[in-house]
Parts: sequence; structure tokens; C-alpha cells
Amino acid sequence: MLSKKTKYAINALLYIAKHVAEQPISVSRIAEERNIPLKFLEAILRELKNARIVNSKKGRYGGYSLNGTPEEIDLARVIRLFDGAIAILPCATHDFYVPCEECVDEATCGIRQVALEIRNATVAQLKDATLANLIEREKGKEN
Amino acid sequence: MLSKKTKYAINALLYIAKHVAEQPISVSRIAEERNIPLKFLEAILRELKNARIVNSKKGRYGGYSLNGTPEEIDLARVIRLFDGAIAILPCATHDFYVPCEECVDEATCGIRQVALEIRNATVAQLKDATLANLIEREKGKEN
DNA sequence: TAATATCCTATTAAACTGGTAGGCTTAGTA
DNA sequence: TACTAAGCCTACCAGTTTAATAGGATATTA
Repeated sequence: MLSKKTKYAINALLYIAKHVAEQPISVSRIAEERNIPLKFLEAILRELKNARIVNSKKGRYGGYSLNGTPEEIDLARVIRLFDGAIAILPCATHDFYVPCEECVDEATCGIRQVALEIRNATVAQLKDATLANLIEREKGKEN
Repeated sequence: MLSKKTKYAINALLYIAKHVAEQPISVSRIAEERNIPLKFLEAILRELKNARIVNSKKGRYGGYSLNGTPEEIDLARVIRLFDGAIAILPCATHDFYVPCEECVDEATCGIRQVALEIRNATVAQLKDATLANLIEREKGKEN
């Protein structure tokens, strides 16, 4: 399950993506519009900024803007940032590899093979899910 | 990520499946062979028994045996038992459905559509991963 | 009746999650 | 220059979950 942090992050990014013309957008505006605790969202956007997914502008009339187009930002990136690995086993992740303690022989482990196949499929689906794609999907379902 | 409980459960089931002829097999034997804390594994096998995935026999020379063939027991069932939902969002699960708090309109939500697609693919892969299939995979990699 | 199993309940330490509090720094604008 | 609205940073906290451990009750077989 995705953490609330990740879900808040995705929703905030979608909000910015839908209002690209009005960038930069302040944390307080997003917090109000999407019903996210202000201080919590502040921390989230700071993390997104440190990960270079958004840019920030300090001071009055400052706020956050996307670093890149909505086509370039996908869910895999956001989820990895906040929730870490996407795979179901630590020995089957690409970015966060850690061997399984319980494992006798990783090379032959059947569970690991399954975990790798699932991860590959899931990551592909999450990379397809860009901000632009998500907004498209919502429009498609509206009628 | 799968919990240790789930991983222990899968390993215990695989151990029993590999020694079908010697059923029932005691918790202490499995715990020793697979390096799993005895009392913890005890609780795990009891849960598997309550979920009718294994059978138990009390008293001396008792132990646990598979309830069904290794072809009939798959990872989806075991994971759902210990870790709950397989989907990445509560609104995208089949067995544990709960609406997303953050959600404005579930019917059009793009994230949910992605989550449903991922869940469908993942569940299919986990259902294919039966105990028999996992043992097959290990044999295939051995040479 | 001794030995060896499963079964059951309670407790616990550590980590994680979701959130709050308070204050500092920076940048436009009157 | 002073005000104000914004991001930036650190510390803390309460509740939940995870991964166990402890101790004993009950059942079965030789």
C-alpha cells in the first residue's frame, strides 16, 4: 500500500500539473484545495524539490513549479522517493537491493524469480503513468 | 515489501511441499531447517491452519501437512492472509476494499485506474506462482 | 505416564507513520 | 527600510505495526 505521504505527493503534483500556467503555486493553496495538512505538505514538497522533481521559489509570490513537463514525471519516481522499493522482496529491487536474510541460494530461489517478474511489470506500468497520462485518464472517464 | 511473517510462511510451505512423503512435519523441524524462530513459526502455522491452507495433527508424532496439492496453493493466497491487500491503493483491492480518503471522485480517478491495472497483473502472476511452480523454477535454475 | 506435539494469551522492544510546533531565511513591494 | 508572505529546517510526539518472546494448557501416542 502506498503511504499517505506518497498519495499526498501525487495529488500535489497533479494539482500543479493542472495549473501549469499559474506556477509557482504556494503550499498553502495546494493544502487548502486538496485538503492536506499544511506542515506535512510543506515537508513533502521540500523532499520533491530536493529530488529535483519540482522547483521552488522563495519569498513573497513564491511557491513550487514542476521541474520538467507533465510527460516527464511518472509515478515510479514519486513512489520510489517516498516509499522506497517497488518490488515485493528486497533482493528483487533495482534501486534498493538488499539480499534476503532468509534466502539459502539467491541464484535458484523461485520466489525471487517471481518477484523480479512482478517488479518488471509493475515498474513498466508505473513509468507509463506520467502526470500527463493520469490527467488524460481522468478526462477520458468524465463523460 | 512482504513481511517476514509472509516470507517465513512461504518458506515453511515450500519445505512441507518438498517433503510431502514425510507429512505431518513438526514446527520444530521446519524452524531448525529453515532458521525461523520457533515460537514465531508456531503462530504462523496456526494461522495457515485456521485459513485451511494446512492441516494439523496434535500430540506426539503430530505436525502439519498441506491441505491440498502443491499445485493448489499459490502465493496470492498466502500473501493476502498475512499482509492483506495486494493492490497499492485501498480503493483498488478486491478482498479488502476501502475508499481512499483523499479521493475526490473515485469514478474518474486516474491513479485508481493505474492501481487496478497493476493489481490485476500482479494477482495473475501471484496466482501462477503455486508451490509446485516455485519448486519447478528452482529445479530449472539448478543446472 | 512420559514425551512430544499443537494451541492459546499476554507482553514487549523497536521501528515506522502521520502529524505538530516553533522559528529562521529569503524575496518582493509599499 | 519595513512589512509580509513565502519556503526552509529541526525537533518532537502519539499511535500503530512488526517481529518477536514467555509461559503454560491441551492433546496424542508409545
